Amino acid sequence: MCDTYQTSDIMKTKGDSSDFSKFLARPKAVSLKDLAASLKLSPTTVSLVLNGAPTASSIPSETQDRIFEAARTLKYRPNHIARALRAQRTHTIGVLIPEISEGYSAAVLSGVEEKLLKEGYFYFVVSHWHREEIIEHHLRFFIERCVEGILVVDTPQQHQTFLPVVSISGHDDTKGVTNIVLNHEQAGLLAVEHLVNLGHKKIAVIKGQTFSSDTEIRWQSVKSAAARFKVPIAKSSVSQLVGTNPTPETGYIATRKLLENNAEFTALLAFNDISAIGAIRALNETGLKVPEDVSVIGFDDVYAAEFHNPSLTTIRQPLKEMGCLGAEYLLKRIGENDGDDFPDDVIVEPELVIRQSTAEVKK
Amino acid sequence: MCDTYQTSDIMKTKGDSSDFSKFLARPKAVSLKDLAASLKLSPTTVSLVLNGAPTASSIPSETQDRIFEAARTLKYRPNHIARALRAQRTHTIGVLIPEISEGYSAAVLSGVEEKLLKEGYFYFVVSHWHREEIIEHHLRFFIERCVEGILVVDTPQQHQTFLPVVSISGHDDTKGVTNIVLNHEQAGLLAVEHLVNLGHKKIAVIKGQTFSSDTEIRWQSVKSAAARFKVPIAKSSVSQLVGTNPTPETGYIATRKLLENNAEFTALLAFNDISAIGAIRALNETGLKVPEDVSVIGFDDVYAAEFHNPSLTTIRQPLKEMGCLGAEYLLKRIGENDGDDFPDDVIVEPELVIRQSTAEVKK
DNA sequence: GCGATTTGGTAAATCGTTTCAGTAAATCGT
DNA sequence: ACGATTTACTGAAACGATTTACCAAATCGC
Repeated sequence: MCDTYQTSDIMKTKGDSSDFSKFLARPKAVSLKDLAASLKLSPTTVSLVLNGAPTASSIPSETQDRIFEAARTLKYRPNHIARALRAQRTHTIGVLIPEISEGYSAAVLSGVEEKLLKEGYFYFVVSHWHREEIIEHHLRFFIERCVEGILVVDTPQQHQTFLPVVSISGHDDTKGVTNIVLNHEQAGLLAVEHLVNLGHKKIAVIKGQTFSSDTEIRWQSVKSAAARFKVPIAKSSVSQLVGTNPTPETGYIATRKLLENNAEFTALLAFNDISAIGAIRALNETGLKVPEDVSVIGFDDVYAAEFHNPSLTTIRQPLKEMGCLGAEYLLKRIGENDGDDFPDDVIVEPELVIRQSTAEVKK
Repeated sequence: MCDTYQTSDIMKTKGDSSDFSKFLARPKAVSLKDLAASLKLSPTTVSLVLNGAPTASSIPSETQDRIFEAARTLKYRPNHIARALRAQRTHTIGVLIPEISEGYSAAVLSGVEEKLLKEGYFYFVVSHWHREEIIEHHLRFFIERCVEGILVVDTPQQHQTFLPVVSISGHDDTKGVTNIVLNHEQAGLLAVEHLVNLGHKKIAVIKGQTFSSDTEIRWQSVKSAAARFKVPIAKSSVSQLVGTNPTPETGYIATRKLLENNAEFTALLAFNDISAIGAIRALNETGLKVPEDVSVIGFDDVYAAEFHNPSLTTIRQPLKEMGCLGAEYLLKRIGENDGDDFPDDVIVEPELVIRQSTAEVKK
């Protein structure tokens, strides 16, 4: 893909690029040693003062001021690499996600970013497209780069590492891993209850891809909620997303399968908003209107949900907050190196957001 | 936002957490020195062999095998931090984007990621929400972290650094910065021509936010294309996105303003797909159907465009490829430290994607 | 006035790698 | 058989910070 673009390069080389410019190339940053030399002090003193070390209390404030002043005018910035090597702390974490190109990951990431930057951490993101060997590869690179912890999003995590790991929407019981998870039982209940309240008795379901870590638990919760409300879900009314395509197309295909099998349903519970959008497309194409003929309910409440036409009724996951929480718990783990008294699970609550894609069943 | 989630923590502490566990905490990784010691060789030799240095040719293959074997069984992984410090190469770049939570950035990022990982680079992403002081702050951190280059996306870039910079959708003439840009003239032409071909003569336009770097050039190209096709755009038919909200809401608001001003138009050219979606919502709410009453054309061709209802006719930007290209040119610049014979502009071509949101004008 | 403490610093080790400059033994050319 | 190479390595100096251990001079307590 990267190699197939069509472009027209316009090679205007700079007019003013005299040979002089090469002398300016890559000016070296000023180091602690430089700074110390310019002050006629030792690097030790300067370091102590700049870092506000307790020892620095014996340095007269006059000298301290000189040091700060010089640091400012020379634009001294401590080299993070050197510092990390010495202190064995990189202030960096690794984030492993399925792919970047979707509302779900983006929302989680924005939460992660907010929290991490606030705490002075940076992060590497890599996506694995649900391929096991890529996950392994990336994890090795994370370790090589000395990340202090790993955050995995919607990713099976059976790899034991010595690093703190927090998993968002993961359901593996790997010990030592904190899971940030939705209260799925409640989510299933909210969804099914809403449809039942609207009079629906024949509910179809689109399950997630087999590789998605929420698939199984969400399906179970929907099944048990349906049983509880006495609207059992017919086997023929269950479809499943297939493939890694992050667009609504997978939902479109799954819904077409339902229709081709003549599944009878008045409501459709999709695995997520993206697939719900694809489902609506498929329904419309066969002449079924949403919500008049079929109610569709999504999951996640990504940005697209609110402004879709019709706007999606959905079970909201607080994705950004889950990202925040993930980052928060990871940093906690990193902070305390002794304890393993960390929660295995941190549970966040879903919320039913009623919009236009669901309506009362037709009599 | 990060502080306002409602959660219920379940603190199941591990049953098997004996005091023993603290002895396992954070096992140290095996270093080159460890590896060398276990082989009874010097670190020098081991390093030379593992890195395939030319000097290593004098080391007998038997020894080399021993080294590789030991490295494998001890799971030796070179410490990237130490290596970076010594070699003064971090194989890391910094990416500066407005925000992560949108189709545009995500698509660009996925291209960037693909290219960079392929070349053994990692990257830091940070978002600046169009705030100048945040940009400055992040740039300083990038320098501290010794990134080898900076990629800015849809971000004004007037800051001189000694680092290689490539700008995606940037239009500042900062010298030394390579811009990856769309052929906007062509884009404007494609959009207006399409509408004109459908018989539209009254075209409304939603301009981008003032801070978005494509806003001005896109508006100019549309205006000149409209002039060329003799369908001048009335001043009252021009609206503008306001605020940093990355959802369709800004487009919704901009369109409502048009409607409230009683602007007369049969076609609407939105700044991007996201705002086009908001525009459709606003039009529908006042009883105008898309495309029967008003044709709407978007820009970008983000994932959401194809599956929206109606699906969006749009001017496609090859976003992922732009990300790839940006990464590619940045790596080129990083690779050659002497040259400034790099292009100022790399131009990619837009493409008209006709879907359902545009139609022939009603007679 | 003399030992103890405080003041104002510095030298050197360290983090884990790479790499320049050797070096001692074996081999080669003639 | 003797200098020149080649073979098989190693020592030590970087990279740019932090940190421990020290030191000399000044001041304090009594």
